[in-house]
Amino acid sequence: VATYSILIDCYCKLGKIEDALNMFDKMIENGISPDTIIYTIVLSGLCLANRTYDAQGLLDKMINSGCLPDSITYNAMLSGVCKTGGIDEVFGLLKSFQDQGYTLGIKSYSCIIYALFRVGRFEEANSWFRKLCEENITPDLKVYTIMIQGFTEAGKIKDAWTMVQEMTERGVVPDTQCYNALIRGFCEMGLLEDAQSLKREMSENNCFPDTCTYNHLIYGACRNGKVEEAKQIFEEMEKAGCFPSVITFNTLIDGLCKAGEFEEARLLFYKMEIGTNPSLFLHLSQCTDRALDRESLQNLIARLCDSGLYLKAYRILIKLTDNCVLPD
RNA sequence: GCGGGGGUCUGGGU
Repeated sequence: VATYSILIDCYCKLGKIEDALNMFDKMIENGISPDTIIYTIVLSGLCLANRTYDAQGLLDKMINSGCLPDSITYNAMLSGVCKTGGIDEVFGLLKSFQDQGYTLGIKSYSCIIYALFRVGRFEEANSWFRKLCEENITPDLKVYTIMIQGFTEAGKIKDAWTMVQEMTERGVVPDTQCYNALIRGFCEMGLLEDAQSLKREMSENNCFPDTCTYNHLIYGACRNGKVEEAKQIFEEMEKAGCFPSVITFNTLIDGLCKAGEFEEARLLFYKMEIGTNPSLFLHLSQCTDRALDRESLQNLIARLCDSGLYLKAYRILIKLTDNCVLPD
């Protein structure tokens, strides 16, 4: 079962839920009976694929077959519904779980608070947060991040800051993701300066801006009519050795188009194509007489290695990655 | 000792 669990979990996380389900069926056909863990894996896979209804069906099936869900199973189900479902559904589910003996832990609270913020009920989110504290559960970095993000999205910058302060007073150290949530909020409100200074602050605290950080900043600049700034951030990002993702390109291309800079957008589009195609990149950068296709590039590398020129082969690969071109 | 649960990013006639 453990082996199947690893594989099925892998399929689920790659978004290949159908393959996961097939393998699950096959496993049962082979006479291996599923345990709580593997049920939980498939259940959370279904939730990830936005199939919470099927996930609930699986939960029922699991119980009917005499396999008892544990707190992790319940949490997985709860989180699925919290992310996509309506709030009534969340509380309905919660009630039925509690009737089955489920008690709330830090992760359950996180999910519920997340769900409340999602539908804009931040007052209630806040009171659930206080409830958590009263239960002598120590709030951790993730709940704080949810609170901070929730408040900033609701435009409640002050409340968000109160959370930041409370968090630091308690000795909880923010990570990149936590900063990102705040930066996002600032960007959405047009507080680009504050967002930038947060970015600087995070570097001082050993948290390094990642692709997502830059995406937020670029998005913020674009949405506030500062496309030039967005372009600068993009360049800075590359200099910092941070790989632009598809999202980065889309964000900036969209911003450029909306600002009427169609030519720039086109250039960026080419750059994006080059970035996903190592051979094309080499062709352009080395002015080789012929464009290598993927295969001949691979052959080239292989030949160099065969003849002991590892260093040279390695250099080519490094050159690619240095220029944000990821070899396949 | 091995497998499962909570937080951050773009666009698409709404």
